[in-house]
Amino acid sequence: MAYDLKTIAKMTGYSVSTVSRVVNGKGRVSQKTRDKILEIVDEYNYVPNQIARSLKSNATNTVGIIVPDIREYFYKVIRSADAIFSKHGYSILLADSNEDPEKEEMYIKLMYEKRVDGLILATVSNEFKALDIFFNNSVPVVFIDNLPEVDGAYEDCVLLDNAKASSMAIDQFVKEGHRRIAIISGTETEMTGHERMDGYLRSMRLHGFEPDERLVKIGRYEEEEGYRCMAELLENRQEAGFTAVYVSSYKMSCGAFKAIKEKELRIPDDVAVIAFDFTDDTGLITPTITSVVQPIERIGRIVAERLIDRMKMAKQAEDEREEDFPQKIILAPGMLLGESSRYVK
Amino acid sequence: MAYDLKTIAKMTGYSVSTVSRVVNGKGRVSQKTRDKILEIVDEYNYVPNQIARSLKSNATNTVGIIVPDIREYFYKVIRSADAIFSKHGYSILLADSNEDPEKEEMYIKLMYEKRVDGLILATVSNEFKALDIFFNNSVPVVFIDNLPEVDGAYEDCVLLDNAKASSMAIDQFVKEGHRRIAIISGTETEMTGHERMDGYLRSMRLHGFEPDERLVKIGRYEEEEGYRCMAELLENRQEAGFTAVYVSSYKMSCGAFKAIKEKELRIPDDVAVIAFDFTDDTGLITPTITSVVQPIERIGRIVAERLIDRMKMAKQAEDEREEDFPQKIILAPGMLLGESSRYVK
DNA sequence: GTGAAAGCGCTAACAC
DNA sequence: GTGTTAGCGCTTTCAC
Repeated sequence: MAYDLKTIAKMTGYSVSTVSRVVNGKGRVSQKTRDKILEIVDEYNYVPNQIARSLKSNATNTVGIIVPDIREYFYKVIRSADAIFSKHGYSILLADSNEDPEKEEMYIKLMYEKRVDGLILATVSNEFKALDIFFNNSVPVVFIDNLPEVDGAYEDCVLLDNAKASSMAIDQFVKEGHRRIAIISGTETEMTGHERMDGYLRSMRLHGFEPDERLVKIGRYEEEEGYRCMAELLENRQEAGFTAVYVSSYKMSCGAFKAIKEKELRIPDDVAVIAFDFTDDTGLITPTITSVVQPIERIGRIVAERLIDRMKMAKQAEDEREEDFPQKIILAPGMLLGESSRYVK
Repeated sequence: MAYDLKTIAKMTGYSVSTVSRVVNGKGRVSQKTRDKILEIVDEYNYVPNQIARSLKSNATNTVGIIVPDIREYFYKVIRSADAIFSKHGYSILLADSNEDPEKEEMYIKLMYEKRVDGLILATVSNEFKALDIFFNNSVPVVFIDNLPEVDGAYEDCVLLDNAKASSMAIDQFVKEGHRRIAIISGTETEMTGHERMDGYLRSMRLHGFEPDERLVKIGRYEEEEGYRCMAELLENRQEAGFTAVYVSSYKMSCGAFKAIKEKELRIPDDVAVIAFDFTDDTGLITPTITSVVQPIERIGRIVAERLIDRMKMAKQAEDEREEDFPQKIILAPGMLLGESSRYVK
C-alpha cells in the first residue's frame, strides 16, 4: 500500500504539516528537520497523491483533448501540443469521439467531471450546448480544425485558412497553365467544406473563370467519397473539359488517386492534381504530388500556448483578471510543389 | 462557480447523502424525493466532482499510456485501445516520452502521482527501476512493443513475434526464388532488433544459407539509418551478390527506398525488398510493396483487455484475489504481398 | 520552526 | 427513507 503523509509524519516524528512543507519545499523548515524527513521520504518512496492535491487546490494540471479520429492529422497536433504542455506541467487526457456527436458530448461531460483545467476540442457537432458547463464555470476551451457557427460571435480557436488553401491551389494551377480547374470538396454543412469551396469559387472568379457546376463535386471527407467524386468527374471529362482537379482533403485524395489509376489515366498528363495535406514518406510515388499542407506543428504549438494563457488567466481572482476576448487564430497553409500539378501539352 | 452536493442539498431541502444517493442511483430514495432532487440537479446543471470521488474511492478510472513517439504506429494502437477502454469507462492519460528514458521515468512517476488505475508502457529504457512504485503498490502495468530484459522473469506484455516476422520475410523471398538475402535491422541492444536479427539468421540457416556478414546492416530505427544501411549494402552489391533485402522497420524502409532510388536501381529488378509495417494509402506506389505488418488493431485491443483484467483483479481484496501470473502475449505478424519482393531473371 | 485543525467534495457506515 | 458524520490525503491558516 502506498504511504501517505500521515504515515510518513509518524515515522519521522514530525507533524503532517511539516512533512508537507518539506515535500513541497515551501515554508520555513530547519535544515536538520528537512534532511531527516527527506531521508524517510526517499527510503519509503513516498509519492504525493495528486488527487488529494487537486481536490484541495481545485486544479488538476491536466488538459482534455477531444478529437474525432486520432488517426487523422490530429495525432501530430497532439504530439506538438504535448511538447508544450509537458514543459508547463500539464498532462493530457485524451478522447477519440469517433466522429460521433453523442460520444463527443459524453466526453465533454466526462472531461468536466474529471475537472480538466482546460479543453482542446475538434468538434464534429454544430452546437455548443454540451460545452455550457465549461463556459459557465469559465474553464477555457480552445477549438481546433473546426468552429461551430454561432451567429457572429466566436470562441477561442486555432484554424486553418481554408479559403486560402483553395486559392493557393487554384493559383498554382493557373500559374502552371491550367484554365479549366475542378474541385472535390467536403460537405457544405461542415465549416471547412464551406470555406474550401468558397475559396475555390472566389479564386476562380478572380482569375476570370465563371463557376461551372460540372467542375464541382462534393462529398464527405472519406476515401470512398473521394473515389466517387473523382470517378464522376472523369466520367464527363470530355464534356466538362477540365485539365486539373483540386482535392481538398487527404482521405479524399487517396480515393481520387485510385479512381484515376483505375481509369488508367496519367497524372498530370491526363489530369493534374493538387492534394490536401499530402506528403510522401517514401519518395516512391511518381509523379511527385503537389499539395496544400496544414502547418500541423504550429497548430499544436499555438493551441497549447493559447490554452495555457487562458488557464493562467482563469486562475487569477475574478476582480483582478484582465479583460480577455476570444481569439480567432487563423493560420496560413503551406504548399508542397510536385509534378502532379503540371500542365501537359 | 460549480455547484457542489452541499449547495444542491440546501436547495432541495434534503441532505447531502440523499442527494448523493439520487445522483448515484444507489440506496433507497422515495420516488417523490428523487424527482424533486433530479429537477434541481438538472436545473443547476450539477456535475459530480470525480476528483473527490477518486479520493474517496481510491480509483480514478483512468489509465496511463506512455509511448516513445505517438507518430509511430502507436497512435493506431491507442485508437484501438481507446475503443475498449471507453467502453469500460476508462479515460486515457497520454504521455509521449520522445524516446527519452529520463522523460519516460518522469512520466512514470507522474502517472503514479495522478493515481492511474493501470499503465501501458512502450518503454525506451532497459530497467524497471522507476516502475517500482507501480509494482510495489500493485498497480498493473502492461508493456507493449518492447520488454526490458530481467533475467528470465517477465512482466505482462503484448508483443509482436519479431523473429517470426523475419522468418516470414525470408520464407517469402525464398519462395519467390531468392537465395542471397540481406537484412537491415535495428540495434542489437533493443529487444526487437535482437529478435528480428535472430529470426533472420535462424531462418537463413533453416534454408541452408550460411550467415554472411556482408548481408547484414544494423542501425537505429530511423529513416537516415535505413538510408545509410541500404546505401552501404548497394555499395557492395556485386561482391555481396544479394538479390533481396528485408528492411525490418518502417522508418528504415522509407530511407532504404530513397537510397535505392538515388542509385537509380529498380525494385524488384535490381534489388527486391520486403518492408516492415508498410502500407500504401494511395495506391500510387509502383511497384506495390511486399511488407510484414504488425496486427496493430489487435495489439491495442488485447493490451486494453489485459490491463482491464488486471485492474479488476487489483480491486479485489488481497485474500480473495485469484492467483495471477504475468502473461507474455506474443502476436503473429501478417504479410502484405506485393511486387517488390519478386525474383527477376 | 513546528503543530493542530479546518476543509476541498464526495461516499458510506450508522443512527433514527 | 432520510440525516449525521467520519474520513479519503492533502494544503494552509493560525497559534504557539
